[in-house]
Amino acid sequence: MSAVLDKLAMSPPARGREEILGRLFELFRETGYAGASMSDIARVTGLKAPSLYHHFPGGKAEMAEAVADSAADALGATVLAALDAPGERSERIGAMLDAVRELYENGRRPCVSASLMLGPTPDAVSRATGRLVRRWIDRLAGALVETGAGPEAARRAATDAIARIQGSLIVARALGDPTSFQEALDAVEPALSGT
Amino acid sequence: MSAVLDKLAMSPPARGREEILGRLFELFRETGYAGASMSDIARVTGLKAPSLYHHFPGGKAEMAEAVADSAADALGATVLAALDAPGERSERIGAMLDAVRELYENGRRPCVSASLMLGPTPDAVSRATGRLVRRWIDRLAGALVETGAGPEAARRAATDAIARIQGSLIVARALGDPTSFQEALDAVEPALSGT
DNA sequence: GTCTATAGCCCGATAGAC
DNA sequence: GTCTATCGGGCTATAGAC
Repeated sequence: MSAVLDKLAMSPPARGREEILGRLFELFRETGYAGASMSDIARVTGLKAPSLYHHFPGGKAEMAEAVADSAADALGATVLAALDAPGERSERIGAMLDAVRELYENGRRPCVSASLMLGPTPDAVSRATGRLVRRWIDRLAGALVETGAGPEAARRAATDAIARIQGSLIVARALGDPTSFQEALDAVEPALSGT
Repeated sequence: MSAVLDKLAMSPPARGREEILGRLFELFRETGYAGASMSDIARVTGLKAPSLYHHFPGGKAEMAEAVADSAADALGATVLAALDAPGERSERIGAMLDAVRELYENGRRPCVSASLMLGPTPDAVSRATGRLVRRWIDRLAGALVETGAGPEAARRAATDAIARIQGSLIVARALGDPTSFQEALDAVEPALSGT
């Protein structure tokens, strides 16, 4: 298992739903839904199965759903919030991309939504992931329109930027080298600024 | 399970390693490694577990490894072969992108390498996937250099194009709409032509 | 080269004590 | 809110007949 997860497994048990959720976030991020077993979950949280069912009566599916929702919250609080700051387009885009760099730790960590999307996943998780992506595209396109872009060009540019970010994370993981992520963000910045 | 896999499950049993491999390719593409159980594998191939162990003594791990290798073969025979055709850069890029469209069925089907990469996967599978991506980048960058690009710019452009393709597949899947894939290919074409 | 039958394990999940 | 103990079942894998 990954270094991040090993570290969690060594830590004292998680206290309270929020801390459990944070650890589940890291687990599903690395393994996806099918790849996370209940014993993995017990390992990273430091809790036994019955305690986990106390917090998430719906079991693994409810945990994944909660993680998908928390991913949407995290995106909103960081990446989307950066788009709302007042200022020029270039500042808002720059702030969003800084938040993206932090979210994915400069390309060294996968996207939890992408991990949860692959393979057989509970319907609620797929729907939450779709909503998250749609919201990101809409808010980014909205910021471009507010700063002078046409609606259709803005939608395309926003979708392309998010695809580049997600794709570069995959390439970075395949190559075992985060450079492609960093280069992708450097390429996305001027592309969004000049739409 | 997906329509593609249901259809395979209804078909007569697979005959010979090659046909089995083709069906495993489609299964792992949809479910990833951890998401595919032996009973899923038995279902789509029409064979019982002992027959599958006859062809793949190493079990599920060996099957996934064989699929990862066959993905590299398929990429070479279609996408990379298109890059080798004689002609102008624009023709070779266009031919590659047509092969990509076909490989991913215009954005309606996931990339088997990306599916196999996520989550806990046998080491040999991760390594095969890394080799495939590296080879794609190198061959695409090579074609750009042959037609006049500088080596470093070519490497960046090739990496970015592949990231856009992969990312747009993810976005397409999240949105349940292949449009983002089609638009990504339309954007990649001029980006590669003018490097 | 396919099958039936089965091994042994770990899966997700629960009862009930504290 | 955590645990020990345990359930039924599906998991990967194999023995051995045909």
